[in-house]
Amino acid sequence: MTEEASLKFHMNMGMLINSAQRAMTKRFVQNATDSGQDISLDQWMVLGPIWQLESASQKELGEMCLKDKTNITRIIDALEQKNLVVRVEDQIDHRIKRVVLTNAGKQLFFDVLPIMEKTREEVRKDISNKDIETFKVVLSKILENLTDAK
Amino acid sequence: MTEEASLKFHMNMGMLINSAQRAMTKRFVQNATDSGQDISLDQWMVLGPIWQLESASQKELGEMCLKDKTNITRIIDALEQKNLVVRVEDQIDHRIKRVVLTNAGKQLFFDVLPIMEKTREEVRKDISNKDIETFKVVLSKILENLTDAK
DNA sequence: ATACTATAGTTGCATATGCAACTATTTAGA
DNA sequence: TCTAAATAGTTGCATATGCAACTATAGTAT
Repeated sequence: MTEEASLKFHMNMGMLINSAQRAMTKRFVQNATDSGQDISLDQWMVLGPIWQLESASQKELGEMCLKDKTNITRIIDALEQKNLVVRVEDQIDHRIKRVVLTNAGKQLFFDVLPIMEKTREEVRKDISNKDIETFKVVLSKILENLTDAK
Repeated sequence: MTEEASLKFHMNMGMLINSAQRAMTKRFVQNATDSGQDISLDQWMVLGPIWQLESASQKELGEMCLKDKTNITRIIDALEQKNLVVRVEDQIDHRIKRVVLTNAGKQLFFDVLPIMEKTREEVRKDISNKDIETFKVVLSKILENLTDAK
């Protein structure tokens, strides 16, 4: 494969992933804004596990969301700023802060769930379940390939 | 599908795309740094078309890279800051600025090409060409689904 | 009991991103 | 010929991200 062909081929995959993610983020925000909700996709992706785990540490949230602890700190900062969550000091281990939904947070969670569902349907329209499955397998394999040790 | 199952399912796809992209970016920077090169994956993804087109406008680069013109401006700012490119005013249409590689930029381009190749091989290790093809088809379909009109 | 190591979370600095509004220039229409 | 609309690119403000270094606390070993 020539250099140019190699360049073109590689850019397609990396660029497609990059572009697809930005497009999904944009569509979610658009659907949320249309419904009067002010939340980004990444904030939503953290809010979900907070609802699900009910009293998660930031470390647990980082693991579940596959996000760096630094970024988890900042996204929780933003959710706290919007009065959707509060940080509660763990009674036993004072290093740990547990993140809990406020009433407004719970309300927004259920308000946004159908928006997430709508966005999901728009994303995967006319794509077979089989192809989605292969897609996720490839993504998981890529993640596996790039997880150290290197 | 229950709400919880729906939440879990959707997060997997969005989260996997998000994580895979960050992992790829990280690995590329790691490989570049190991070889003494100071360039990010997104800068590389713009540098490639600049080399390829030889005298592209910023608009053309945005189209080719599927990136917003705002972001193209900033990435070119960074490349300019590193003396890898220069902006040249178009002789005919003075709104247009054409982006050209400097000698250092050309040198870096060829220095980084094998790094990109190495990263590409690491990314797709043990993934069949058939699955890669399906993967790209799904990504393109997602992009198609999310391109307006909405 | 004390010192060292590890862990949870935070902050500064840097990169990437998009919306909206802006400036400068070109194009189109009256 | 002039005015309005469109286009190319830039900038402010906001969100997301990771590395490195930091603070505070817990765990381990002597």
